[in-house]
This record gives sequence, structure tokens and C-alpha cells, in this order.
Amino acid sequence: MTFSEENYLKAIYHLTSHSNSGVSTNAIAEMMETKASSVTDMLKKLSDKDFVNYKKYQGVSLTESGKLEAKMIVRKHRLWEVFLVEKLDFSWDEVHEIAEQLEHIKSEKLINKLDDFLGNPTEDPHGDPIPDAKGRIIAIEKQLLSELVPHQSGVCVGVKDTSSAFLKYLDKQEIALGSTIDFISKETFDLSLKIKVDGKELTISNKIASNLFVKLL
Amino acid sequence: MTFSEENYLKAIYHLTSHSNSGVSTNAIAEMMETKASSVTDMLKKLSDKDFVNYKKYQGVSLTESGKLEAKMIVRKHRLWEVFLVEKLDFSWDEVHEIAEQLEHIKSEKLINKLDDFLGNPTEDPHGDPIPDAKGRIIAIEKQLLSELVPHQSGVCVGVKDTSSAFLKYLDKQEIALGSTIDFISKETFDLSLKIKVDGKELTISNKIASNLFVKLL
DNA sequence: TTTAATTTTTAGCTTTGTCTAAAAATAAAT
DNA sequence: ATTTATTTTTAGACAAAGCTAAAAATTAAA
Repeated sequence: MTFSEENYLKAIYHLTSHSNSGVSTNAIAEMMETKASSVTDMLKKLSDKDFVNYKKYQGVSLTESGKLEAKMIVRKHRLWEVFLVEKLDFSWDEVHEIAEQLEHIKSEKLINKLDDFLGNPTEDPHGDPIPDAKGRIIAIEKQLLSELVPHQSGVCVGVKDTSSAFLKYLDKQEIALGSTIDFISKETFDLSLKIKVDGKELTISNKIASNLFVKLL
Repeated sequence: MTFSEENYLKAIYHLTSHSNSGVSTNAIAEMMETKASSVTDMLKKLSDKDFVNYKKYQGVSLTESGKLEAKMIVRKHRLWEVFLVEKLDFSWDEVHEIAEQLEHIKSEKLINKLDDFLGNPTEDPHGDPIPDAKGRIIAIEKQLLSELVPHQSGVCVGVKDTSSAFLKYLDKQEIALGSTIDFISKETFDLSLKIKVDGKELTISNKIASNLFVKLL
């Protein structure tokens, strides 16, 4: 399995995980920052290897085998992110790029030993679940902060947007995984939210709120 | 810099490190398990990028810039090997292949943080020196066990052959880095050596002795 | 010092993954 | 229900890195 094939599988996995139907050639091209024609070529190859169900013009979905492969790549990516943050003291906005490289290292023994070394974590530094060695995922119950109604409270358990810009914003506002968030009120004009983060009052835009996952208290 | 370019630089580095003259196309081809024609192609590319001094039919050597690149790859390889053995509990015969992949991960920050995390080791699990961030190498004084004369003693500080077969043999004989080795006598017929390893008497072939580095006591 | 053997390079082909441009299929709109 | 727009696929080209086979240069041998 080449790096490129792995990246396609991962992209298809992420595009289909939240909407269990097929995904379009264009959607993959956009996510991979490549051209639709390149995607078509790769889909043929992945289809030959039975990693995807592909019929011309009909979109594509992962086979069981493709899904497992994709999960193993995600597993590696997220475990390496934990390593970088927990052991090497990287901040959560720096780890994605490096993990993009590390996720392609091939050694099952390595990844399972790394998993043990890290204490078998179930979430990565952004709150995303880490598949186990068999591809099982324990999904935590969580919702977007923007979906709450005033006077509800929760603990910050994840971010939807993992861009460096967003994560650095959160650092500046001292919002981190584990922070307690009390939803005080919503401004009807711009949908901005008044919240308390670990007791400290703060106003955030709706865009911020719709990228923060919380677990209700 | 591609993986392939990095692998060529590394090969040329290893081939020239112990004999500071140029190296032949064929020697590189043999080390890389590829064809001479492929080597020629790559040498042109590396020469264009000023990593090697190359003139047709005249052999090749590394430029300063090429040597530094090569050392950084060796640095990464050996630091990852330390990580695998010290932190993930791999044995010294398992780490080479995985480090061959990890050495190509691109992030200076990563490798320097890893270096610190490991306590800035100066040797890898096989006793080979680890270049520092600037490419400096502290060479330990060592010689092959086969070069000693009877009644000399030393501490095992490295192996020349790092093949899995050899390392597993050493494990079986309980010879490890740090073992004290007393050279008792040499058999004139087959040049085999009678030695004591941490006090325990043992006979080893000359082939074994000429792949073990010791530091004289 | 020619001839023979070896080494190295060139020329041309293959595969992988990408691209552009054009054709075909599907979806949307009048 | 056509026409128009969009999406997707095909066809053909390109760069990277490898290969084989043949040519050129170097080295060794007679």
C-alpha cells in the first residue's frame, strides 16, 4: 500500500464517516487538493484492490477491508499525535503535519507498542477517538456548544476544526479539553454566546461555538 | 528531498566515512541493491543539487552540504533506534527496519525534541555514535575484539555487523553492550578465541570477534 | 601496446501518480 | 423535453525512479 493510496482511503473514510452514503469524485478531489481526473484513476486502483465499491459516475464507498485499513491509518495518526503532545511536549496545534507523515510508518508491532507506551489512550489531543488494534471505536457522547440552550453546562471534550488558527485562538482564550463551560446567554443579533470558562466570563462567536464539542454535565 | 535521494546520500556517507576517498557507482549500486544505471541517474540529480562531487567515470564524494544532510539522516535513524529500544522495549535486532522508515520523517523540531526526551544519547543500541543537531560526532575509542592480543580486556561497546542473525547470536551468548570481555587465548588452527564474558568462559569464532567492538580497560 | 574484461554511462522503456484538455454522462433549468 | 450546466471519465503527456540493453570509457592482461 502506497502513501498515496493510504491518503485516499483516509480521505474517503473521513468524508463518509458522518454520512454513511457514497462520496463524490469531486468531494475527494477537494479534500485531497488534487484534480478529479487523478481521483478517478486512484478509485480504479483502489477498486481493483477491493478497498472501495466503485461504479463509474456513481460515487464511491469503502469496503469492509478498506474501512479497516482507513481506521488503522487514523489509529496511527492519532496515537502519534498523543505521543507528540504527551511525551515530546508539542502543542496541539503543531502535531497534525508531523502525524501526517508518521501515520504511514508500517509496523503493526510498533503501533501496538506505542499504544501501550502511551497507556492505551482513547482520544487524541483534539478529542477525536482512537480506534483500537481491531478497529473498534468508542464514541464519546458529545455535542457542539452551538447546539446547547442557555443555562446548560458541559465539559469541553473536543474540537471540530483542528486548524492551527483555531487551536491557537482557544489557547489564547484559555479554553482547553477539560475546561468547564457554562452557557449563559445567546445574543439574538449575531448569535454570539456569553459563556463562562472555568468560571471566567467570555463572549465567543457562533463560529467558535459550532467548532467546540462539549459533554453535558 | 525525496526518500530515494536521502537513501543515496546515506549510502554514500556510509561508504566513504571509513575511507575518505571517492566511491564507485558499482559500490553504491551494490549497497542500495539497485542497478548501476539507476545510480548514475541519481548521481546526476544529486550533483545538480550540489550534494555530491561527481565527474563521469570518476567516482563520487559528498560535498559539505551533502555530508551534513547525510549526518542528519543518520542522526534521525539512530535516535529513533534508541527510542524503540529504550522506550518501546524493542530488542536491538528489530529496530533497523523501522528506523529505516522513521529516518525520513521531516521535522527538525521533532528530532530535537526526541533527542531531549531520550536524554541526548551519544550512541545508538548498536554502539554507533549519534551526530548532534549540528552534525558533530563524538567518536568513542574502540577496536575490534579480533585485533586484541591475549590477556587484554575490554568492555563491549559496539557491533560492526548489525544483522538480526548476528545480534540474536549475541543475545544467546549473553554478550551485550557493557559486557566485560577478557581475552584468554587464541586457537592457531582456526583463529577462534577463548574469552570470558562477565566472568563466564566461552569460545567464539574469529568471524564473531571481528564484528565486536571493545573499549580497552 | 594492443586486446580483452570490467565499469560506467546513455538510450529507451515501464510504472506510479499527477496534470490538462476533451469527451461522455448526469443533473439542473428553462 | 430539450437545452444548459455540472460532474465525471477518458486520452494523452509529464516527472520520478527504476529497469534492460547497448555504447563508451577505463582498467587489466597478454
